[in-house]
Amino acid sequence: MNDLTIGALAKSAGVGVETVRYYQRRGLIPANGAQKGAFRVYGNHEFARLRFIRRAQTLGFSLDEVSELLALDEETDRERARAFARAKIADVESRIRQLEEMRGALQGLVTCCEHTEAPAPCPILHALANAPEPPPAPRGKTRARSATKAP
Amino acid sequence: MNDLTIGALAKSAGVGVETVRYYQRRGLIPANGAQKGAFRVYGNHEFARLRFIRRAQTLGFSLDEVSELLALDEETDRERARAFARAKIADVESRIRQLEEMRGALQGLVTCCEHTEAPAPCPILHALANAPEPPPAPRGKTRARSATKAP
DNA sequence: GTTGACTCCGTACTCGGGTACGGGGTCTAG
DNA sequence: CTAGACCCCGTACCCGAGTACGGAGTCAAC
Repeated sequence: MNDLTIGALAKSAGVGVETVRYYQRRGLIPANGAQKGAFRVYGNHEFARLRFIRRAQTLGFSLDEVSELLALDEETDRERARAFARAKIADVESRIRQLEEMRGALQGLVTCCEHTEAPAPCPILHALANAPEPPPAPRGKTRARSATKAP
Repeated sequence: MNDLTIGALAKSAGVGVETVRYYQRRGLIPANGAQKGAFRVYGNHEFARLRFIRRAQTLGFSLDEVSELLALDEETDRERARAFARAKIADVESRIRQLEEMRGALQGLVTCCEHTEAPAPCPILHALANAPEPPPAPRGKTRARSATKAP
């Protein structure tokens, strides 16, 4: 598992070469390292980092967060690691709740539509057209929306 | 609610002027329409569309999907509207399941970390470092990832 | 000693949903 | 009549996580 070229490293970790290079640019993988001839070589350390990054991603961490996790020390930063994980759980749960609201609303519309007889207009489209109130913050990560400019 | 300028329309719908213009560029709102002097004026029709769009967004539809929904007819396209809604429910549910997996894994790590005594290395960081296997499709919307190029 | 596969590096593009900016025109109140 | 607010239009930029491309260099095998 030593002296891999970037291509071999990428392959063994199941990512693309460009992805490895991208992680280097972001400082997630040290970009210096040993050279063999004109090409860089990679070993266990880099392979482990790559796995770390990908595992953390599947847990929902962004690459910025992964940087912070990578900077933690297994021995001395347990509290911080736990705090990170708890914060991420809260984040994930709030996204779940959002999606559950959507599902509930959609389900309601579909059920309603199934119970309505033919000569009425489609309740789904009707509900969309005659919405009650578009509540304050509809899109994305709760970013402020200025109706007109408020300096 | 008639003869609004773009700014008044945007404000009354709770969006930014640039957003309205963006929807016009995407064809979600007809860009022609009446002029009053040099400025376009908007009325109930445009206001209703704006509400439709925003309500559909909160239900999880993308703007491309909103276009399709807008093209449906309340009288004759009930089947199609229902199919759209059902597909979106399935989509939302699969995203929920993904997030629930994340939550479960994170919860497991935190619980484990809380039950481990001090002089051991942090189980969370340890688990990330010594991951079992990064399973096939980790990121985003299941996009194919080519380890090396496969033409 | 040449072919073909690979690496290095920089830059630019992708997607989605907007936001920001800038120059010029217009409308309205004082 | 002029100031200030607003509109029009085009273009460029933002985020996040990569992907794509192109030219030049290099390495290993035949």
